Amino acid sequence: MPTDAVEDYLKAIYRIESRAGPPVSTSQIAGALDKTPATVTSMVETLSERGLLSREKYTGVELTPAGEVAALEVVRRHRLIEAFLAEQLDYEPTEVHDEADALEHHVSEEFTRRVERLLDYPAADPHGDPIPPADLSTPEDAGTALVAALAPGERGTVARISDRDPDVLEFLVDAGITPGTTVEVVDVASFGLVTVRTSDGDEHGLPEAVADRVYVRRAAESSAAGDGQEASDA
Amino acid sequence: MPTDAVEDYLKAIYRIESRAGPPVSTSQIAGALDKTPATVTSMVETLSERGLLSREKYTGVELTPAGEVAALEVVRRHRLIEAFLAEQLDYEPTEVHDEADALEHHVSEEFTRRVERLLDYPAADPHGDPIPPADLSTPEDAGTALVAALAPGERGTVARISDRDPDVLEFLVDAGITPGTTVEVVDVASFGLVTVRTSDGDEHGLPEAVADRVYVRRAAESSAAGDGQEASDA
DNA sequence: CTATTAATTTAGATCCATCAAAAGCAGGTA
DNA sequence: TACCTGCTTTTGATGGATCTAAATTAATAG
Repeated sequence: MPTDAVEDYLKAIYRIESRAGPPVSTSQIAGALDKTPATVTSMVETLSERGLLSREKYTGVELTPAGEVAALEVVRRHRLIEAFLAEQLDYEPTEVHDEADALEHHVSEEFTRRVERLLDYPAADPHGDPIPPADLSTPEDAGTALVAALAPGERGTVARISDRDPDVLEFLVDAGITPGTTVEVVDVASFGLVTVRTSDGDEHGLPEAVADRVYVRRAAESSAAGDGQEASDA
Repeated sequence: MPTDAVEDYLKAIYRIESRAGPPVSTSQIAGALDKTPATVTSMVETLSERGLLSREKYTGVELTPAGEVAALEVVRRHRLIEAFLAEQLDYEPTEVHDEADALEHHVSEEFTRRVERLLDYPAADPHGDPIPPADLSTPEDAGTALVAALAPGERGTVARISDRDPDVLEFLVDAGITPGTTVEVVDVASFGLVTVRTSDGDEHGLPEAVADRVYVRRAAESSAAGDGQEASDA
């Protein structure tokens, strides 16, 4: 019933909410979907009339429970398709995103379930993002942004990589930084450059735009001098 | 670049042309796509402006070479997806059509090629319809409508079954009439009922609407009393 | 040759998603 | 307080696909 556009908006809002939290502004959505702010305003208006968003003018929107369910369905289809493309059709992780974006709106529930079974109920897509199960429970688990989670000297495991920008992805894959990799933050420069050491001892300088897309779980460690502070969210 | 609707029209016109030949009338298209005649008129107008159809008002349309290429691309994707659904995801042949109709507009050329390779370059979809190869050569081969091809007493091999109506398909599958099956026409009643005998000796009465969807190739035989007349088309 | 009929086309309208340009609001600064 | 400045919203318009109702054309039966 929802159109492709509606699903795209819900998915984008979901993403932004789970990174930056509500309220989600018109310009954030416009940026994510490459639409003009005017277009976004009119769309969020209809979405909130349909009960998928709660909206406060000039402030922003937030998914309602119904909206979140709808968004999770799209996210589930998207990630399952990505996993399918990588595992069955030998796509590179950097190539799956666009194809999944196109297909996610047109696969049936039946198809989704069959793919899920074929892949034996995978937990995550090729970027490490968790795949919501059919009942749409366990909204997420995620991991925390690299710089927020790890102080210099601390180590962690890469949980996932944001899949928005193919170039960033490729950069990281080339650097050997993929889900499951252990990384140690060596230094965070004032101008945003994050230097990390991978398990094989190589050091890589990650520009801010790249580092922001790496999500990690802290290694439960002992020796380092980090404080116990972790980013938390409701 | 072509929209979903454009592809649907081209595919429908292609189908009708390859069964009944041009010109294809407004009402034939309207019937096939479940649209009003007025809608079809305006669409074929834009399609012929784009050089995909040649059109004569009040008479009908015919695919141009460019239109036929575009139509074959859609048909290729459709049938490949059907084959994929049946072979990889264990769909029943009766279930693949609708899913393929939705997906066919949104898979990339890359995806299509990868699926084709995964299935090892299949020649036909689950209904027996030939899959055009990537170069879009060999337009078709098909087979001939049951009653046109076989006089009572003659035998032939089922080449394919039209995949438009799931109920009809199911009926035929239940009767054991699927691509590859040998059938003998026992009788054609004046009111349209066609009685056939399958290889295992069972006889089935096929209503006209069902028989029209079975396409066969005549067995090169000797004993029977049939005349040498075959349906021919350019 | 005319009148009826069936199909086709035209005319006019709607809905959805989108945009550009203009107007409005809100928060910070002097 | 009064004023910028940067978002956001409003306004008005467009293109694509569709429909209903009315007008037109082609084919056929007298």
